Amino acid sequence: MVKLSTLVIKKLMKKIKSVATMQDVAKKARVSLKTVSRVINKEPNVSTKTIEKVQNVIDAIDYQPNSFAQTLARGKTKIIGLLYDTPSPNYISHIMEGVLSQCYKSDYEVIIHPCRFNELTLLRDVELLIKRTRLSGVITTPPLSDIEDLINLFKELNIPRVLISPGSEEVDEPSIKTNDREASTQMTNYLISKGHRRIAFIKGHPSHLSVNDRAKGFFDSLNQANIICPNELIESGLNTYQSGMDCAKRLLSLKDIPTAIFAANDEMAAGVIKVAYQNNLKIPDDLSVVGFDDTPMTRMISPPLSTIKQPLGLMGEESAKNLINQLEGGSEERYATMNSTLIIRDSVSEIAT
Amino acid sequence: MVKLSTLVIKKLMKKIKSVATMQDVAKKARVSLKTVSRVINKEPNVSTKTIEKVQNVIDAIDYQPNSFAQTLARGKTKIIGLLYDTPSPNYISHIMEGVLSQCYKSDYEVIIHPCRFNELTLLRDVELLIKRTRLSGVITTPPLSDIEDLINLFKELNIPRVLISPGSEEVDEPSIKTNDREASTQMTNYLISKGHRRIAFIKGHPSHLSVNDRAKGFFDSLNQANIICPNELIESGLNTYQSGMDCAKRLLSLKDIPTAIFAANDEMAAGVIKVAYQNNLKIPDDLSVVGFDDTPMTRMISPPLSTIKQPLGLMGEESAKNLINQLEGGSEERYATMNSTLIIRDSVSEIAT
DNA sequence: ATCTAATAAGACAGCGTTGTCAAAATAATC
DNA sequence: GATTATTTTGACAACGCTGTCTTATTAGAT
Repeated sequence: MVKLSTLVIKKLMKKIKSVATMQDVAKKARVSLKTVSRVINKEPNVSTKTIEKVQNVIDAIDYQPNSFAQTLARGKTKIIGLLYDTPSPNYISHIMEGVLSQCYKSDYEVIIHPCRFNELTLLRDVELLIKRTRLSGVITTPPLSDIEDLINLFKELNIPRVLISPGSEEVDEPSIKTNDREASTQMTNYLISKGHRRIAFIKGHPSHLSVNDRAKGFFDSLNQANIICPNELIESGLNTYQSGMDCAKRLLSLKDIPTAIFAANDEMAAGVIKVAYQNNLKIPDDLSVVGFDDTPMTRMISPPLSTIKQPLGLMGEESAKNLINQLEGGSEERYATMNSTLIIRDSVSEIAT
Repeated sequence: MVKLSTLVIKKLMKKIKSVATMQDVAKKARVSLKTVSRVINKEPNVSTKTIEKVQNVIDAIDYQPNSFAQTLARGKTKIIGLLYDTPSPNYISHIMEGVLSQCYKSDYEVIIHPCRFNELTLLRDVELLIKRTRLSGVITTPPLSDIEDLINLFKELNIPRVLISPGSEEVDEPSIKTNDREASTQMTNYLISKGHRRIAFIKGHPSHLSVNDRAKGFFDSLNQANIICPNELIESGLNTYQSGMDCAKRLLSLKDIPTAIFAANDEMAAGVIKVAYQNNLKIPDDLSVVGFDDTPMTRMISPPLSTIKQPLGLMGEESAKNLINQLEGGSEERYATMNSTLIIRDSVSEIAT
């Protein structure tokens, strides 16, 4: 007797507290559970009359399917992992926006996962992440997109993936690339068109393969124009402001300093400008400088920096689209290339040739 | 007969593909399901011998509990929502880092949710998010932390929450604050100590209440020092570079221009510097400028900008800690205040008084 | 050694969905 | 109008785990 009463109380409690369930919808609409499920999932073979009836009830009681029950029953998740490793806030936050907005539309959840470990623990860490959260797919950003062991892990776990800006040009993995190499060529062409012939280049971090494409584009342009670039004009930085300064110090202490410096990213370009000022060089009059990435800072330094802009938001969207497409068994579009564009500001001058 | 065989095949397929399940652990360890569950959840009343036995099997087959099944069975999620509305990438990504790392430790999942809608759809949007994903708690960043209707929604839905930097000083909600007001006072004191008396202030976006605390701190300092600040020296910007420029133009066209300008954020400060250069003023010699936020850009502009740094990562951690504490029914520590600190660089000069 | 109290382990029913298969209703065919 | 094909609906068993309650085991007290 006592038992019964507590049981009743419990059931009542639940009735009061809990959110609407499929059961509730089914009862109110006087159909079976399965029919409600069909309407929710837009499955075929339900009469329009029934659809309407059920939908009305759903709207009326503001029913939202319990995604955990769905996931459990379906045996697969609708979750995508976005993996990144200490990139700049600007980069990741714009990529993220794109991924989120796309996933939101397609009803996928996103788990953002910073990987900041040496490679050994990284692999185990990612494996655990995938197993624990049952990710159905992953998106990687540089430099993770270039870690072979990581890609192999994905293959082993048989998990769909999209790599953003992998370095190697012939990866056989679904990936989103940008035409950075071409854009670099264009930027270099632009410098040449302004009369520059002695142009220095500051490479990026050696482990960021995709950043190295930018150097290739630079050389493409010089080759086309039959300009020979002496080794002393090629520096190698670490993507940081400080390393940009270091490289600039070397370049600007050459006997014959360059008339223009192309840095593989904006931060290093900012470092160059800083050192140039320290050396009493006017920019762009005495030295032209261009960067890469179009970080917000480029508009705020003096002079505003000419640079190249990647369509980060779109890249995020595109990678999510690609991944979801894979997951839902859509047609195969493994690669996509997006256009980076030149942003011309005031850091380049025309010089007499 | 046919049925049986297909069934057998199915079971086999599953055996092959699927990840280890609690059932598997139980079988191998020769204990009941519930005992495994107890070990997983560190429930009491399990003999150390059994724990060891089970744990060994878990390790051996690399079993990971299915969080969806857990969630469904438990009736509550371990997911936290981080809501934000178009803040700067730096701000949100550092906050995010903190939240993620803390949640990772406590085995919570995080859903990052950008809210970029007018307020009407925002409310509905957040409500849907909460219902759909069954968030167990939310963290809000400015300016969301100040939207009363949003807070009320949380109350209605009875969902635990932590507000980061709410504007109003006497909110009766769990929140993480910074001593921005004091820090502003310190910064202003610093300017005064350098001999500045005619100091201008550029306020932030009017809907960012927390940014307005910075103005209060400014006035606190002036009051203490018995300095009267004429209205013409108080400008109101929109947190953007452009608006900083606009305000600076007005300030620098005054008959008697200020010797120092304190902008409520770095971007506006950068705008001030830009306009100062346009007006042929040297910084810091002819004009001192300070900002707020310590964005990376402050180190790259010329001269490096003195500013104030919020401990964003810690704030993220702290808010997650607070929220998880609420969720797990820990002791009540509703508020926390974190210290913002002065970062002195080269944008302020000493002047004769 | 015997009984009681505490502790450890297990049985079983959900949690809220979806997949599979079977049944009912409707439409199409002769 | 009877039969068959097709569409629409429903019953029921999973999915993998946890909560509740029961039973078995061990330790403690006499």
